[in-house]
Amino acid sequence: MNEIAYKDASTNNTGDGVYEWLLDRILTGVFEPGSRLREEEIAEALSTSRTPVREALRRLGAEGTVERKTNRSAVVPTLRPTDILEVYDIRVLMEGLAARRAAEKITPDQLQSMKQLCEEIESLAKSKSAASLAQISKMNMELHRSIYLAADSPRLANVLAGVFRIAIMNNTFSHYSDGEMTRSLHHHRELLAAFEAKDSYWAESTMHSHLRAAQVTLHRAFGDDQTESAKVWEAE
Amino acid sequence: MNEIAYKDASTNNTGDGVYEWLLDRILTGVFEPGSRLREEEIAEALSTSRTPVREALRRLGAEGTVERKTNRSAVVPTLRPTDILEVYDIRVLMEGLAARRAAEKITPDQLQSMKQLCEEIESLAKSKSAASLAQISKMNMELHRSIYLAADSPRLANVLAGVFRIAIMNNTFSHYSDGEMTRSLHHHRELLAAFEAKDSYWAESTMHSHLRAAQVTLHRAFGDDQTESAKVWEAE
DNA sequence: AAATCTGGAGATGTATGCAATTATAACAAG
DNA sequence: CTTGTTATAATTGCATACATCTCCAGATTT
Repeated sequence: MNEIAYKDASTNNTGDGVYEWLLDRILTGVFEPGSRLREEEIAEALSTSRTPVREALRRLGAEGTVERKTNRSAVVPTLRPTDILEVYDIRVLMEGLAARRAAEKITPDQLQSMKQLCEEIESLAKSKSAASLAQISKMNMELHRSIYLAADSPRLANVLAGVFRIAIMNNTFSHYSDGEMTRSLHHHRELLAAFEAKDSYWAESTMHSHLRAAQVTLHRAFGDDQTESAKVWEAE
Repeated sequence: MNEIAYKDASTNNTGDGVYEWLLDRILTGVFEPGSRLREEEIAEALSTSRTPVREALRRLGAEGTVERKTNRSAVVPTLRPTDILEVYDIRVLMEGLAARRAAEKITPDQLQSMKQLCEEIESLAKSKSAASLAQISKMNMELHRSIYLAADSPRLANVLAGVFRIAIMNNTFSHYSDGEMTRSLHHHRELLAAFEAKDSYWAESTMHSHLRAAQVTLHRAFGDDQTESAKVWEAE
């Protein structure tokens, strides 16, 4: 009763719908790292043919969201700790650039809606339930997304879209300590201050700090801590 | 007698071959900006079916190398001067990161072959024919490519591959003044020195200088100069 | 004469059948 | 018991036919 809801995307084509469907399943962990994505199986699940499924898989492959070798099934990639470092090295620079540009181009409306997002995140952070953590993650992604929309650079958005699509990134906040969480929230506020001052260098520096801190947290969670990283290594 | 040479790629599939074929034609300007890429026409030219052509076009679309709107032909995008600035803003940071990582990871063999490339470029630069300019561009791309291979970061390579695929980038050197050319060559040498010293910060800074200079040159050539930029604007 | 509607042609989107390749499992040899 | 080999099943790659959408031209109406 749920499967045939792959058309809710704003796009018209079946192929794009399948793409969104697969992407969502990969990012939310329904398809775990190491899973084989067989074309016919997916086609059947969505009651469509293999053609649009193939399209979607190739798109995901081109982005690096799935691994594809010729004549073999696509698989959800298994991330090693160094992969996380690597992705964050890129993300730091690209979102830093986005913040720099956003500081120059942001409109009052955009700034206002960012403020609102910040407030909602902060109020959610006070109640520390697991549900609110998931909600915080979602709104945090929304905030970052609005920043690189404000940067108004389609190519930058494209690069970030590729880098963002790392399964682990969703549950980031569940690994934050209290201190790290409050620092993260302060970074958000500082970013908005930099935007308001239209100070591109300030904005870029703050974003660098913000994401470097996140990188350290994630590396601690998935790199050094063996109990957690086991899941990441397993299916190699 | 030339068309059916689309299988020379190191890959096995027709689809990948079509991808390489299209990419080469776009980068070398055979398909000019604004060109419509009709599936059936391409399929016929390569005496294959539309299926692998569609694959290739979707891959190129996902990278941003071509523009695709639903139910319409893919087109080679027309670059505006701001697009060039935008691409170079990204390239500066990403290749800077590549240089940083390369400084940490480079092997003596890699450094040696880079030195050889540098020498060949320098000797070519002494004779200023148009043919040697093309050759210099090619070897320069080879040098940059070897740097981000040395960086040993598949995701970074993937991002750069997407950003590199800008038609204009091929003829960069034809817009260089003598002074800019010699500065560029000095940058190459300085990069190698930084690599040899394994100084990641030095390498990153030098790469930043190198590409910022290139950005200014290109912006002068395609941004301010109206006679040149006309071509770029035209087909909008 | 201008605007709108309609029909047809051109091009992409989807489905399906067949070919080619790879994985798997059974079996034989060491 | 392990390793190598072969046959068969499973799965992707490719081709073609059909469906659907978009755009443009020309007719019709105001």
